[in-house]
Amino acid sequence: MADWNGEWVKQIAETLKILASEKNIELNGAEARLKGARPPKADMGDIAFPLFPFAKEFRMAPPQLASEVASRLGESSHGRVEAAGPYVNVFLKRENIVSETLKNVLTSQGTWGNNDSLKGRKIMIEFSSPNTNKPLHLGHLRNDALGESSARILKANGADVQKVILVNDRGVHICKSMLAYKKFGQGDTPESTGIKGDRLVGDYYVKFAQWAKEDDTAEKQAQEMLQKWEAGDEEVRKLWETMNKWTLDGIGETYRKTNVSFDKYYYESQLYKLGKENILKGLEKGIFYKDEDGSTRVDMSEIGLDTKVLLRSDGTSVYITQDIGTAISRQNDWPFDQLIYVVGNEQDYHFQVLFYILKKLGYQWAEDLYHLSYGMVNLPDGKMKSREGTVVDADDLIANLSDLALEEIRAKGREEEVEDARATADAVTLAALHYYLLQVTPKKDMVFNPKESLSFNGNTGPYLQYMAARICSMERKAREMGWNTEDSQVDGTLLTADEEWELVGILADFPRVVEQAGKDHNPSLIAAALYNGAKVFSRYYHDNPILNNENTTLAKARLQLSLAVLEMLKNGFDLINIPFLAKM
RNA sequence: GCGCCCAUAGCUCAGCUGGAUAGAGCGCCGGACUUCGAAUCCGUAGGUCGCAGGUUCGAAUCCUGCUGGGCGUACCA
Repeated sequence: MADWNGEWVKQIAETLKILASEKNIELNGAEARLKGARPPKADMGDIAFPLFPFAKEFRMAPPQLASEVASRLGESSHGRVEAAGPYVNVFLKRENIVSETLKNVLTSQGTWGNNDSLKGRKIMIEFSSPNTNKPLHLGHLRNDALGESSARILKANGADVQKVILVNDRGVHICKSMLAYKKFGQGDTPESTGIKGDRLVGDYYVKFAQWAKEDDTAEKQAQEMLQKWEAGDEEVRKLWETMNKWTLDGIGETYRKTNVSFDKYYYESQLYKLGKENILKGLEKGIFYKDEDGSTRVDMSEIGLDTKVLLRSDGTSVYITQDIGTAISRQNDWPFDQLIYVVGNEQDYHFQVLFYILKKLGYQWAEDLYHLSYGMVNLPDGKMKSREGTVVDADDLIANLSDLALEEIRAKGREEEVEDARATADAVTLAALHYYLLQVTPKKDMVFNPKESLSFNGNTGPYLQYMAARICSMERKAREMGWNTEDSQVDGTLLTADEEWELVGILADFPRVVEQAGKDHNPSLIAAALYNGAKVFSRYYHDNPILNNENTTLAKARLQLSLAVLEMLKNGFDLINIPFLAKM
C-alpha cells in the first residue's frame, strides 16, 4: 500500500527528529532513509519501516529505537503503529481506505489502472517487422504481443501512441520466393489453391532452397533478379507486387486473429533510398569516410566500436541504410518524443550503431530512440531453425490451440451455454498465448514446449478469464434478483477481513503497476498483478459466501468488491491483449 | 579474441530495484463438487538463489573474478 507511504514517512521522520534533538544528536536525511516495505505477513501490518539505518547515530539497538518511535506515535485517524523487533509497522485504518478505493474503482468506467504519468508524450512504437517471403512464426508472436501490449500500456499512462510496422519487402530473400514461383508456380494463386497467401509464398521460399541444392546457378539467378528489381524491370516488379500482396494479406489475417493492429505501415522498399541520400550527405560532411576498398563506412572508435559498412563498394545499400531512412521519415511524419523499436536482442549491436549514426548526422531526436530488446523463444532442444523445419508457424499454433480449447468446452458441456463455441475457443486461445508470452520479463530468453507449455490450467490466461467469467456469473445472478449492481457507495466496515483487505490493496496498487509497466516497457508486471488478484480473489470467494449470504447487506458489499476486481481484470486484460469473456 | 545478455525447486517462470522464514504454476503424492461455474480450491514433498571473494547492520538483488550457456562482432537481413 505504497499510496499511504509518504504520510507515514513524514510522521516517523518527525518523531525521529524530535528524539534526536532531545539527545543532542544531529540527524539529517531521515525521510530519504525511511523506506517502507511490505511486511512478510498481513497480520504484521501494512507498511514496515526498518530502523537499522538509524541505530548507529542514536547509539541504540534497532528494536529499542523502534519501540521508542512506536510508543511516541501511537494512534491517529489514519491508522496506528506497532514496533516489531527492529521494524516500525503501520496498520492502516481499513474501513476508510476500503470504501474510498472501491468507490474509485467502481466509478472508473473500465479504466482502473490508467493514469497520466505520460500525459502529453508522443510515443511511436515499431513492432512485428515481417518479411514478405514467409508467414509469421512464434518469434513474431512474442514480438507482436510485446509491441501491442506496450502500446496499450503507454496509452493507459496517458501517452499519445502511434503503432507502426516496418515491412521488409525488399532484398534477395524476396527474390528467392519469386524466382521459385516463376519456375514451379504454374500460375497458382491463393484463390486457386485455397492456401493462405503468406503460406503459399513461404512454400516457394522453401522450394527455392531445395532447388538451390541441385542447381548452383540458383543463387546467382536470385541476385540477377534483385538487380532487375532495383532497375525497375516491369515484369519483376509486377510479380513482386502480386506476391507481396499475397503475403501481406495473409499476415494481415493473422494480425486480425490476434487483435494486433498498426496505425501506419512503412515499407523498406520505399525508404532505402532516403537512407542512402543521408549517408551520402554525411560522407560529404566528413562524418563518414570512403574506405580503400571503396565502401562507405562509419568509424565508431569513440564509442569503443569498430567500423561499419554503410554502403557497399558498388554503392548499393545494406540493411542499416533503410533503418536510417525510416527513422528520419518517421520523425518528419509524426514528430515523436520517443521512438521505441521492439526488436530481438540479437540486434542489440545493430541499434547501438543505428542510434550512433543518427546522432552523428546531427539529429537531436536520436537521443529519443529506444530499443526494446527482448529474448528469443527457444524450443526444449534449442533454437528454432527453419533449415531443420522446427520453426513453429503462428497460424498452425493458433489453430491447434483453438481445437484443444474447443474440445475442452465440449468436455465441460459448456457448448450450449457459450453460444458460439468456436469463437469462445479462439478467445481462450489468445488468452493462453498472450499470457504465456507476456508473463516472462521481455529481456529474457524463454522456452516454449509445444506439448506442455500452453496449458489452460494454473497460472495461465484462461485462468484469468475464468475468474472474470465467474464474477460475471454472479453479477447476472444479482441482477436477476433485482439488485442494483451499479452502486459505488460501499460500507467499508463490512469488508475489513484480511482477505478483503488484501484484495483492496491489490486494487489500490494497480495504477502504480500500470505506471511501472509503462516506464519499464514491461507487460509482465501487469500479467503478474492480474494473476495475483485473480488468485487471491479465487480463494476468497471459495471460502466466503458472496451472494449466498443470509446477511443481504454483507452480500451486496462483497458483490461490490467482486465487481471491483472484475473492473481491474477487464482493463488489465485489455493491456495484455487477452479477450474478456462473460461466459466460457 | 573482444563486446553485450542470461544463470533461482525436477520443468516453466516470479521476486516490488538492499530488508523479517526466497514465492507461484506444472509435474508427484493426498484431500474438497446435493451449496454463488471443479478451466477451481486446500494440503505434503521439493532450494547452498551457478561458484568464490567483496561492500553493508542486512545481498537472490550492488561490485570483482571465475564457470557454464545464448547472442553479436559480414560489402546477410
